[in-house]
Amino acid sequence: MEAEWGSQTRRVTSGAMRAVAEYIGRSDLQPGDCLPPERELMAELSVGRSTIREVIRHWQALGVVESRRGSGTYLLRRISPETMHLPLAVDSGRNGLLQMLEVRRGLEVEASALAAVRASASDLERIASRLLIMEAVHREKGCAGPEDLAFHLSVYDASGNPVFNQLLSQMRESVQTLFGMSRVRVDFAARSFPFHRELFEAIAAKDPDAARSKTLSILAIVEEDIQDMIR
Amino acid sequence: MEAEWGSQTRRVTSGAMRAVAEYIGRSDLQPGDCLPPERELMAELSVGRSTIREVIRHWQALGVVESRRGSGTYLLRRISPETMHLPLAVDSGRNGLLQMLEVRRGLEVEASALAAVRASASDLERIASRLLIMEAVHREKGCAGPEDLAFHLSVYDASGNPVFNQLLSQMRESVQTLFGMSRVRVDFAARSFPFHRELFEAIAAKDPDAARSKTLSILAIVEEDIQDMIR
DNA sequence: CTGCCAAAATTGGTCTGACAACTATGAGGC
DNA sequence: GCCTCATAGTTGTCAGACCAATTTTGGCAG
Repeated sequence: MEAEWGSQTRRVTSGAMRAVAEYIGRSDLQPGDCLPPERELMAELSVGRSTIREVIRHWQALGVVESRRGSGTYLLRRISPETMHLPLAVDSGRNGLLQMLEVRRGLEVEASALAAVRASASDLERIASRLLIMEAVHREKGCAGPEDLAFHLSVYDASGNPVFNQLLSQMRESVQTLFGMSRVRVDFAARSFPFHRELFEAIAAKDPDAARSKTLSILAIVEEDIQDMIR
Repeated sequence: MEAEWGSQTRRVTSGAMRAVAEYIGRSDLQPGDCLPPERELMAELSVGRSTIREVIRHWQALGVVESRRGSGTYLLRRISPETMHLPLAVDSGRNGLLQMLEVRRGLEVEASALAAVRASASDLERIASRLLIMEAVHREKGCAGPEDLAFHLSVYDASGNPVFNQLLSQMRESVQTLFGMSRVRVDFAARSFPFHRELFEAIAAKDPDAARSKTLSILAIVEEDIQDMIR
């Protein structure tokens, strides 16, 4: 009998969530665009404002929208009614950081392997160009944080699975905002630098096993340096 | 100037979120227990009920609590104020399922490798016992769904990183509820059966590379069968 | 016409009160 | 002891009001 949860419970909010998701999916809203104001949605869906607000809160918690007081509610990521959401809770602090690193390693290794299998010619071209930029900046300044990130992002994209990019980007963001690593050593992970070319070559050679192991090499150095940094 | 978001914006709700998280962290609430009613929290924190409700909606969206009309709001997972949340959006449908599988592969492989490095004697014992159960049931009935799950869960736990268990469990749940795979073939992934013992032996031998490759073997079969199933 | 500034309109944030829908509890009848 | 049912407690929803931040508008000075 417990399967009857849909009888009456939460039909308005649930319906409103669906309606808003459908609206987003049907409209031409792009990330960064503004949703209709709460009062308008309220009138259009014939529900109370608090219901609309709770729906927005829900999407907000899921990182789909962002509200700016006095301005409006803005779309951060496109969703459809069939989007599935997996909230992930990780402890903060040293343990949380180390746990995140291990999860990240699993994802990054798999993304590299998939990239090796699936990278198209244009993917390879993009990765190569970012590798060159990264190497140039590294030779010039001794480090290349943003360029390194750009390189890895292009690898994630080459995996053909957008979930990797989404997850890894969010993990990077969360780590950065939560642990405030603004002042990293200038030579952070510098030793991993030569492996990036090897990773690229493994991907270009369509060798997933080599891509896995090269990624592991890079991450081993990154993790060592992080361990040093947090002592 | 736009970066001044913390000036006054969202201080009540944000403070209430923090307060509720602190309350949960400080109290002895266990998953399944009931939170104080909204009116009580409202009075205790000196905020309006709508604010409390929006806070609860937030935690609800993140899968931390569940509300039952007429009954109360129940804790699903323990959190502390320092918990970090990573919402993840995955498309439904074929593509989403395949994308999830790839992410799962990355996580599962890494969890196995970590288990090989870190499994304690008691971890090994637990994995072994579940392996034996699984093998027994498999011989008897030809399949062993729940026992297989139990085996893998014990491997995740042996990784020493609870995030793997959390993520993989949630992914399994989501897949099951969203794609409704109630009627799987009775011999689903039966071919992966012999590899489980090999995976256990790799972990017992503390050989992370072997654990990686055995896990890949298991998942390759699972993925083949899923591909067959969704055609 | 251009540029600056104050007022007005817009929009999200919060509070309050009320009622509906549902659940859990316990008293009373059998 | 068991069942029924009234009652209190809890979440869900709506309505209206006001506050706070932002954006837009319109007027005024140059």
